[in-house]
Amino acid sequence: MDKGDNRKKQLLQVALDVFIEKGYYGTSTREIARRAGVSSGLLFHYFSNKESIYLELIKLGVEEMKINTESAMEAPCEYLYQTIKSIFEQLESNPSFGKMFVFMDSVQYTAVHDKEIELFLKSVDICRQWVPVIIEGQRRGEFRAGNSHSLCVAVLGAVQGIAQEKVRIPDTPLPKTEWLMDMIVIDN
Amino acid sequence: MDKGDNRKKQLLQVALDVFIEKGYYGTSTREIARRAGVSSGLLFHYFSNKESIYLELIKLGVEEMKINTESAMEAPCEYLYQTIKSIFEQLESNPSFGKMFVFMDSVQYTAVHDKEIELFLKSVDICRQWVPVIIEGQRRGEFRAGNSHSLCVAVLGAVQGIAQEKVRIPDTPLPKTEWLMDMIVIDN
DNA sequence: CTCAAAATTAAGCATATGCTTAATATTATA
DNA sequence: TATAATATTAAGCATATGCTTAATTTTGAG
Repeated sequence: MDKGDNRKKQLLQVALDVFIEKGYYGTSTREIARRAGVSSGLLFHYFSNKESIYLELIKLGVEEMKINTESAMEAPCEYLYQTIKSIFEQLESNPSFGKMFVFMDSVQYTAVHDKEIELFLKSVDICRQWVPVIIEGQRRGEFRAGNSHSLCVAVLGAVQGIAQEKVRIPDTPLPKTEWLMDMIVIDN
Repeated sequence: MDKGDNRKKQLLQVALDVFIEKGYYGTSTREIARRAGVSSGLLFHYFSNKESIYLELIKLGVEEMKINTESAMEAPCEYLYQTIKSIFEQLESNPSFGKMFVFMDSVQYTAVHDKEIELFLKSVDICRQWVPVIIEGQRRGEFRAGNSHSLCVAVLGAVQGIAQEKVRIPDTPLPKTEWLMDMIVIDN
C-alpha cells in the first residue's frame, strides 16, 4: 500500500464525516480538504469531482452492508437477533461503521443527479436486503406474522434511530439486543 | 388576511419542499424564489434571511406535532393505536402534514449554527413527547414492558420510515395501523 | 382620480464554490 | 547522484450564493 492509497483513504474518511454532518449539497470540497489538512487541489488529484467522492463512499457502504447481512444469513438460528446484535456490537466498537450505517440511510433518498440513479438504486437495494431478513425471521418463528414490508420498515427504523443517536451522541448507551427484540418478537 | 400573508404562506410551503428535497445547505434562496415564481428580492422582503425561513418552518412543525400528540392524549383508550392511526390518516389525506412530519425528523440533528441551538432543542423536545406516549401505552397494557427509550425509538423509527416513503413516493400504500401495532403490541 | 403604502423587480456587491492549471516539492528507482 | 514519477500547493477562472439597494409597479383608502 503506497502513500497515495493512504491519503485517498484519509480523504474518504474525512469526506464521510462532512457528508454526514452537512449533507451532499452542504459539503464543500474546500472543507473536506481543510479538515484533512491538504489543499483542495490535492482532493481533485485523487477524485475527478465532488460527486465521485460521494459515489465512492456509497460503494463502500454497499459493500459493508452486504458483508453484514450475508454473515448474519449464515447464523444457524436466531437469525435476526444475530444481525441486530452484530450491528450493535459494531456500533460500540467501530465508530466508522456507525458513520457508514447512518450515511447509507441518509443516501437513500438523496439522488444527487439523474445520471447517478443507477448507483442510487443499488444503495436502496441494500436496504431491501433486510426484507428477506425479516421474512426469514418470520419463517423461523422469531417474529410474529404480519406485513413483511412494514415490519422491515419498523425494524430498520428502530436500528437506524439507535445508530443515529450513537453516532451523533457517542455516550448514548445502546439497548441490549434482547430489549429491542422484546418489542417485536414473539414470546417463547 | 391580506395579500402579503398569502404570499408569505406560499413562500413557506415552497421552502418546505426545497428544504426536504435538498436539506438546509443545499437549498438556495434563489431556488425558493424561482419555484414560487417571484424574485429573490421579494423573499428577503418577507424574511430577514435564509435561516429565519428555516426556523419559522421548525416553529410551525413544533406546533403541528404538539397538536398531534396532545389530541391523542385525550383518547380514552388504545392510546398509542389512536396516535399512530391519526398520523397515518393525515399522511393519506393531507400531504403537507407528511412533509412537515418528515421535515421535523430531518431537522433533529441539523443545528445550522450554534446560536439557534435553543430552537433546535425545542424540536427535539417534540420528539421527546413520544416518550410519555410510549410509557402511557405500556401502562395501559398496549405494549409489552421493556426499555421505554428504545421502544420509543423503534416506534418513531417505524412511523417515520413509513412517512418518508409516503412523502417521497406518494403511491406507497400505508400499512393498516393494526399491522404496525401487531409488531410491537402485546397479544390480547 | 390622487397618492401614499405595500408589493415586486432588476441589478449588483461581496463572498463561496467546483474545478483547472502551472508550478514546486517529495519520493523512489536506476 | 540523476531523473522520472508522484505528491502537493498556490493561484485563479467561471459561476452560484446570500443579501442589499434603488427603482418600479400594484393596490387600496380618501
